[in-house]
Amino acid sequence: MSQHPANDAWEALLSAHATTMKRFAADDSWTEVSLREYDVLYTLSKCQHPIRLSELNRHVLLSQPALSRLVDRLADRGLIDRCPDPADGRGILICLSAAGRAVQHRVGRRHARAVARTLTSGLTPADLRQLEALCRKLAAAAATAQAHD
Amino acid sequence: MSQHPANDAWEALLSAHATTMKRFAADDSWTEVSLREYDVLYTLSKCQHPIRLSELNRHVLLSQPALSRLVDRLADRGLIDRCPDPADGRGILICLSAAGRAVQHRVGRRHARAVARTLTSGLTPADLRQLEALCRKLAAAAATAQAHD
DNA sequence: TGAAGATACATGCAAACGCATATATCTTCG
DNA sequence: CGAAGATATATGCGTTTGCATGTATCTTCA
Repeated sequence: MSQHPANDAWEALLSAHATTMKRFAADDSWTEVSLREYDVLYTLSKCQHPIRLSELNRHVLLSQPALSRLVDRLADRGLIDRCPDPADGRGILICLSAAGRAVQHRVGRRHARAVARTLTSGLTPADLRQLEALCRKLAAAAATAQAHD
Repeated sequence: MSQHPANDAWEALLSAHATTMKRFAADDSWTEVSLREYDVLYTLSKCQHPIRLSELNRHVLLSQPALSRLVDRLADRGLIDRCPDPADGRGILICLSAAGRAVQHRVGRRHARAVARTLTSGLTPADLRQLEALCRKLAAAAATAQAHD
């Protein structure tokens, strides 16, 4: 059933993603925040400075309106801070609040252990480094590629 | 900012997945069926025999009730056939209908080109083979790993 | 055999999503 | 400067999702 190598690779990546996500979704780390909310908190935790909603949206697999409302809810719960961008009246800047940072750390520590457990159970350190490098290449390619047709 | 190699690898995979999915979601191949519906049709297209809902659910990142209803809709639209499993009165067996197979082929051909275009734009054939192998290993590991805590 | 628990799928319901579009602000160019 | 178009975010609305749970069937074991 082999197709183009690219399609085989993509299918394998999708399968790895789905299977692994299912495992993570199944463990009981998501009482404080859902996995999708955590994704946002984690993305913000890597930013030194507040970022724009549209920039955040580039990292999260959600439509712009869905992310806008997810950010609403996180702000209502006091986990993130939102303020208008002084440099652009249309934009808003988002960053973790102290409470949000605490939640991210707490949930993140637990989740990171689950990730390490699952990935190291079948892949060697060399495998992991290769996988990381290849995925980075793919992400860069997909971010760059031009639309067609 | 380097963490455990496993966590770096997982983050890279998530990023590659999100970026690439966004690109695919943006192209105009999803008028007949949504990307998620296509995922189900594609999974079924790889099966020689009808499969159980629960088995299908292992390959799709959806809750059991959500998949149950998605299958409902696809059956209502005549794209899949559903019948009780003679070997287990609780189960149902699912397979593509002729119409569903036609749609899968039509949409799949178009989508496969987009996949090939995006993945080959930044990865060599050797990269793609390696990525496939590593993702297969990861999927196998994640499917096997034991829950903890 | 038959009662107790496990498994497979379906359904009620509130929450969250995507699409289309509204609103506000910025940019461009005559 | 000011109108026309572009960009950033928010909102209305119908659809889809997940969680909790219901119903039916299977399995186990006394």
